[in-house]
Amino acid sequence: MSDAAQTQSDGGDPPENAARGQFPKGADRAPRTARGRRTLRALLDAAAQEFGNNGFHATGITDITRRASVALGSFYTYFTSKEEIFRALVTDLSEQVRAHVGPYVQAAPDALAAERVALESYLGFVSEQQLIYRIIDEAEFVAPDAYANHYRSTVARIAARLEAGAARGELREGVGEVEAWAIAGMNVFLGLRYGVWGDGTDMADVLARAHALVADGLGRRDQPT
Amino acid sequence: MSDAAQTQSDGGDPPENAARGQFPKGADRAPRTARGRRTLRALLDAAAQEFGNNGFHATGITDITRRASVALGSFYTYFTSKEEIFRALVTDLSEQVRAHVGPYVQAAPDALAAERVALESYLGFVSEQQLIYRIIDEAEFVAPDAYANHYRSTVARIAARLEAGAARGELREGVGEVEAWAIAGMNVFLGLRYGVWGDGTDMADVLARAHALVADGLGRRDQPT
Amino acid sequence: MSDAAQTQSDGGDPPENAARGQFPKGADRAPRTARGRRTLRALLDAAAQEFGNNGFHATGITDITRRASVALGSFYTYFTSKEEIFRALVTDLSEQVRAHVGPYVQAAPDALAAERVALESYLGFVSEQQLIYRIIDEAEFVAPDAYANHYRSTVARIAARLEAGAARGELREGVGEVEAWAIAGMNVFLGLRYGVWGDGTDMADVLARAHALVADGLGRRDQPT
Amino acid sequence: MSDAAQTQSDGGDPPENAARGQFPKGADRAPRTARGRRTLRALLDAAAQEFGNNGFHATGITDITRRASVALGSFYTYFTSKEEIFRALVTDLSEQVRAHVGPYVQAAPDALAAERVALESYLGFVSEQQLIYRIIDEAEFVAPDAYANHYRSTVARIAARLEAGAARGELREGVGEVEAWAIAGMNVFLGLRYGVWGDGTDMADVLARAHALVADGLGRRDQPT
DNA sequence: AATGAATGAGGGTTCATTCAT
DNA sequence: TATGAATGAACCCTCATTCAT
Repeated sequence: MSDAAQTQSDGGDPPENAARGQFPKGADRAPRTARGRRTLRALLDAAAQEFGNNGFHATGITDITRRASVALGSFYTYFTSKEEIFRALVTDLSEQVRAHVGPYVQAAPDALAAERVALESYLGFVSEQQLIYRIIDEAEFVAPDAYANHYRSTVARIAARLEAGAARGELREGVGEVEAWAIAGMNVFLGLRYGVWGDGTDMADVLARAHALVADGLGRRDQPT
Repeated sequence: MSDAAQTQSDGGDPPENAARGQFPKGADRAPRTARGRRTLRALLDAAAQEFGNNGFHATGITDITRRASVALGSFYTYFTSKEEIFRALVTDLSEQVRAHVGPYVQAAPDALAAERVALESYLGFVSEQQLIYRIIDEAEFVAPDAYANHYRSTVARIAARLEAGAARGELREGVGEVEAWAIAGMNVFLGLRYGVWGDGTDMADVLARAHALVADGLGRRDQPT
Repeated sequence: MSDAAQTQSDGGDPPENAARGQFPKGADRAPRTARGRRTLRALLDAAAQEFGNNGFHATGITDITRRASVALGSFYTYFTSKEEIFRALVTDLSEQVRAHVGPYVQAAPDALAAERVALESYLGFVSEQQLIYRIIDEAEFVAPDAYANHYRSTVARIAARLEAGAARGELREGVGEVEAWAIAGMNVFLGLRYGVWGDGTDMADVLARAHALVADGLGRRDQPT
Repeated sequence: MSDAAQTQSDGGDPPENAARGQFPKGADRAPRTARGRRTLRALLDAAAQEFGNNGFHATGITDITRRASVALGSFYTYFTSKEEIFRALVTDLSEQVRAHVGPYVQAAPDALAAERVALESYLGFVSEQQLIYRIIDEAEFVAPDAYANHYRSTVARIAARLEAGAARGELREGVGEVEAWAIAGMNVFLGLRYGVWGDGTDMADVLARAHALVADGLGRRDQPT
């Protein structure tokens, strides 16, 4: 997350969005008609709103179907359980984050710049999509595996960037997974505090300070620890 | 939490533990007899186990009372609802973390050492008390205010340390709240990844790498950004 | 009720009985399918039996659904609470009484005959439908507003009859609401004593005596007070 | 009730009020110390307030003991159950009504005057003691036998008066129990409507009209039916 | 595919009553 | 007698899921 978003399938979406086509585990559930696809999409969007605003447990299937203007029974045409749609949503949102941040990172001139824009675009995304932050976070308790997948893949991307940067001599040698988890944590907490909880704090200042920490640490520049 | 870093004070809690005396919001609910205090303690301990292992929603009041060897009705002698005991628990655990951190941090020779020892003790704490990590984290969805309180006060303590360190010339000038949130996030994520999720990773290595990041950043030491 | 006097209209309620269509306050709860209508009816009938026999508090939702051969959850498809179905029942029964009274009273040749026939049919009604008497009476404590509505409208009808009778010169001038409440009270108490509590007392005698009181008072006829 | 109040044990109250000494069925429960008597009285008074204001089911034992400033456990020193104190209360209140109305009736010059003052004093009593009305009425559902006793004895007193009045030639011959029930019902309903529910209606007018009905009926005086 | 009534296990909470102190 | 903690059966209501149409 922190790293926020990149990679993944966004390149060549098969008909009707591949990301969305994945969930219904029993592949057979993929809607075959245009109407079906519209219903599926309506359900996912409604679920995002409801889960995001009220949380998994406070959200009932009927809340979702009502918002989607779909009959209750139709829900089970697309998902086998409440947990399944939640999981599908997490996967979907995880991908959205990646798709949002990816381009910025790839356009960065060097490794440090990449981390800076990753944080910058993540903060922007979270500020706009607070519901998404909440949904992914709640996954820790509702769909632990989806939660772990999200962070593991996110961190993997950060680690790959760090390693590549080190290889190019842009970063100190040896950086890798541990540093990636640390950075992810920083970004996520800053996103929660300044993006979700907000308050007037100047985002540019947050970004500058956070990046200074990542780039140079806390020590005095003139006398590195 | 980041601040975090420490151990669990539960070892030798004196029977009257001040922290524990706080919960029952309706002051009048404070047990007046020794027997009542024992029951209250039993309920809190049982709740920590159940909530930690199974989560708030999967835990029933009966699970708590059964583990505490107390009658179902007795639960309501001390708490007015499942949410209330959860909230009491979060407050209690948050205090446990804080009460344990102090000594380590205060004994540190300088600001950077303080952050190092804070992370170190936190990682140890989380590894031992995985249930506590989960309970506090779930508070984001069950008792958002208690969750916010926990992190806000934790970060406030970190920020104070950083500012004091900067004042003493041990850290670069200007560090404060933003850096504190970043560090808290880093610590929490490392705690989740290496403390809770575990896997054989050498904790000393994690600590060393994380601390290097905090101290010096990612940049090459010979050519600070 | 006093007005009361009548029989029970339940004999040949047309399937769609207007009175029954009113209850589910949340208009949207009105059943949309025939099956739904059957279930709603079954619940109301079962509730009348249970509330009538055991009273509001001793009756559980499960008692109602069991008697109606309906699943517990289905109850909440039609009513939001035990109190709501009770209220619906009172409204329904109140209407049954009213709907039955009309014919007898309207067919009466004059005002005094109307009051006689009203009492007569009410006593018969109560004797047959003791459960209804009890349900309406218990409403004083369960749904005070429904109780007040019932008696206020019942008395209003009696008062209208008395005033019309006085206007036609059949009754002494000035009679109105106060007399109507008095008559309602008489009828209800006689219904309780001789209709509900019963005992072999000759109903014709009760009717004759009560009517004599209403018509001429207690004084000696040859020397009116 | 209507007749409202008369006769009964009020004559020679043994120490500490006989009426109150009756309830604890297991005679052994009669308090032996002054302190015990004070507690018993406090419980009864508190119960009257609570039952009257909130009804039997909505009132908890703790509501009563709290208001009486007595420990929960002490309740069971005086009463074996919630129902028992309710029953004791009804008996007590029934006697209070009788004691209030009795003197007025006995001072009346003749039979019709007696009924007039009975209604008058009853209306006054009910207006002042609305809680009592409610408690006695709820007895129909909580303690049916106590309810029946109250009305049966009340009506018996009315009937006795009527028969005596007829014997003295003050009332038409043959009046008795049926007329007594009718009068009781009338009085109770007028008490509910104008005493409990109130509204500005002039009580003197209510009394005059009701009495005219009892004395002469509805018919025109110049042409008795 | 869609619809919405039906299902029933599950769970939080209440409260009259008991009992140890 | 008084106290108040302890007990646990009872009950209302929710809601995910199934099914007949």
